[in-house]
Amino acid sequence: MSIVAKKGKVPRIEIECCQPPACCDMRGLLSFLILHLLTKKKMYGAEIADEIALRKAEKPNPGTLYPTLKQLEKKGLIESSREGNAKYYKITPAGKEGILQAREFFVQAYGDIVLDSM
Amino acid sequence: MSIVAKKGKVPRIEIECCQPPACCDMRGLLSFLILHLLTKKKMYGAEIADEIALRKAEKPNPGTLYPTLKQLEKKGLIESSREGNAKYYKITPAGKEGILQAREFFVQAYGDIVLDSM
DNA sequence: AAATAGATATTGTGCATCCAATATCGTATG
DNA sequence: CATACGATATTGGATGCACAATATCTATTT
Repeated sequence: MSIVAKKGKVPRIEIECCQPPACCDMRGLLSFLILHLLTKKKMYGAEIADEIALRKAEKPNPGTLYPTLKQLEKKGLIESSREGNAKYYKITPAGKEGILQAREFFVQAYGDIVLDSM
Repeated sequence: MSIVAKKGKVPRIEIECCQPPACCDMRGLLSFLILHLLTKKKMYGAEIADEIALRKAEKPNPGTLYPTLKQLEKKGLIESSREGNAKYYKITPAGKEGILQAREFFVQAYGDIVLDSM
């Protein structure tokens, strides 16, 4: 754990998180995770990338992230609005509906793995 | 919930499980899930497919499943042995080591989603 | 021996996700 | 105005996971 203080930014505590395993590929579920994050609060792209890095130890590549956001918006699950430099993304009612079903499916498929590890 | 009785087979209770959501793609983590299943008991291919169907409502296609099993074996994470018609897969010590790390990573990335939904 | 059934396995195609590298856009600073 | 910086965005290429369709292999049944 370390404290990172960039000039003109709020100092931030960085917590080491465990790295992706060597044994098996852990890709997938990016749009699911983004939708889940946006149920908490509206966020802009780079903020979403940081949040994902906290969980998966690595930021998604811009070439991965932005097309995914565009696609979610096209489906009407999120909507965006410019605020200065940043483009904020916010979950829509359809998105909330969707993530409820997706979470249920996710728990059915993987829930026991989480419970086993605690 | 329904009871399915095939001729010459033990009657089996089929529990309806929720379908894949429309909102976002839920692919991925197949080798992770297989490795997790094999920590419980040794299984043959078709058995693994059934177990996955219980969780994800759909059997993985043979063209998905068997190459994945072959790859896991090539990496030394599982090993196989013929028993009559069936080919049983069993997790190796390296596989057990790997799945421990993978589970930890998985919980870090997605654990809160499961806990939020309960 | 032939037919059937269950299990294993391959081929070819499509898509989401991942990367590295690069470009652009908006805002603040010198 | 020029520079720098943070954020947004695209391009091109690789890989894993998904499908449909088909083939093979083993054991059982007729």
